[in-house]
Amino acid sequence: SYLANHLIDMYARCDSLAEARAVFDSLERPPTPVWTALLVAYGRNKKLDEARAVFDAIPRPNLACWNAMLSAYAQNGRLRTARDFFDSMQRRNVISWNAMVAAYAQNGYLEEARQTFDKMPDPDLVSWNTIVTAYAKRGDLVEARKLLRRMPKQTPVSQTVMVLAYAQEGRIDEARELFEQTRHPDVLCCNTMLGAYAQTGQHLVEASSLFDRMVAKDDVSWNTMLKAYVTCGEIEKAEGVFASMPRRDVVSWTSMVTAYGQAGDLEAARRTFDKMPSKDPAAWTAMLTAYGRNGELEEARSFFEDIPTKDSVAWNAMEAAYAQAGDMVAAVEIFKRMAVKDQSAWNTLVNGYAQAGEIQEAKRIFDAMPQRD
RNA sequence: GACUCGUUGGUUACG
Repeated sequence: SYLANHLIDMYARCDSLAEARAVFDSLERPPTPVWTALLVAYGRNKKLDEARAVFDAIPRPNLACWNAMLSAYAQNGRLRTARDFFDSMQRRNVISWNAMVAAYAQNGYLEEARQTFDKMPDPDLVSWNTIVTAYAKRGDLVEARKLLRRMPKQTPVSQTVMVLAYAQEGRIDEARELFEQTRHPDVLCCNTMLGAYAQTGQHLVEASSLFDRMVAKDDVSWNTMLKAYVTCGEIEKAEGVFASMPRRDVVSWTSMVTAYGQAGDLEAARRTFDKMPSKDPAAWTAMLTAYGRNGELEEARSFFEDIPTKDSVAWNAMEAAYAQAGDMVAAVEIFKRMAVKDQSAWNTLVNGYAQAGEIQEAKRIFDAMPQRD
């Protein structure tokens, strides 16, 4: 029970839901926190129905269970259900409110997030962090700063979020300034600054110097440094980091596949892909794109068909591979087969026709788009 | 001990 929580949590992070379930099933009368941990595990792994089934099976669900279910809905894009669920709650605490604010923000409803924040009873620092994050992620730095000034006190989260916000706007100097004003930046904040340096290639020296100065490094730090070299096409440096990392996870491996693909070394990319201990849709898609960008459309297609679970990004990548090769017939065929046609899928078509010189067709698609931007 | 906020990899566009 006590360590069952940790086990379930660990397994959930490793996508080992079956093992999490096994731990759970080994308990004859699981305490409520263990039920909640399992619910969260399902929710984080996109198993919403299972999460709900767990919730319904909890003998005496407390507020934490309700909050967990609320977040599970929100994190799986079920905003409406989340809101109805929130409204149906007999009791709410600050965590429920924070979860609802985050639910709106993460699903793109900034105004509703703000309204909820403004009317919640007793916002705590997490509430403030949540609303600042919402504005920062949208790129509204002015409002983010305004809210930041009204916060009772700064937190590691708010500091990190602001560094990230400036970085995402390409304002690296200001990001650095904020970062340097931070008294004792934690690993996440350092990683964020590292990522800011990594995103362009203009700041490789600063990236590696920060990386070397970091006293605490986690997997994300290493992966971010790796990515910095990959972005700059510094294959040898990337290989050096990859070889010396304490731990290589699926993110590290995928970065290397991308690196080789960008360098035009399909053999190395494929060798790396084949050696990956575990593969997720992102890894498959990276390899698929490597084939496509190097003109191997047939290989890309048969590889695509082999992907065990194709998410929407994988579909988009196959479509884009054809579109970029000028084969709009094949691109459209993929597009038509898509279960979900997101913005990227539409953009790829419009852009593909435009690049092929078929302007009128591009415009026709553009006008048919559900939401234009 | 469980529930809410921040960092890294794959697709398009944006930059």
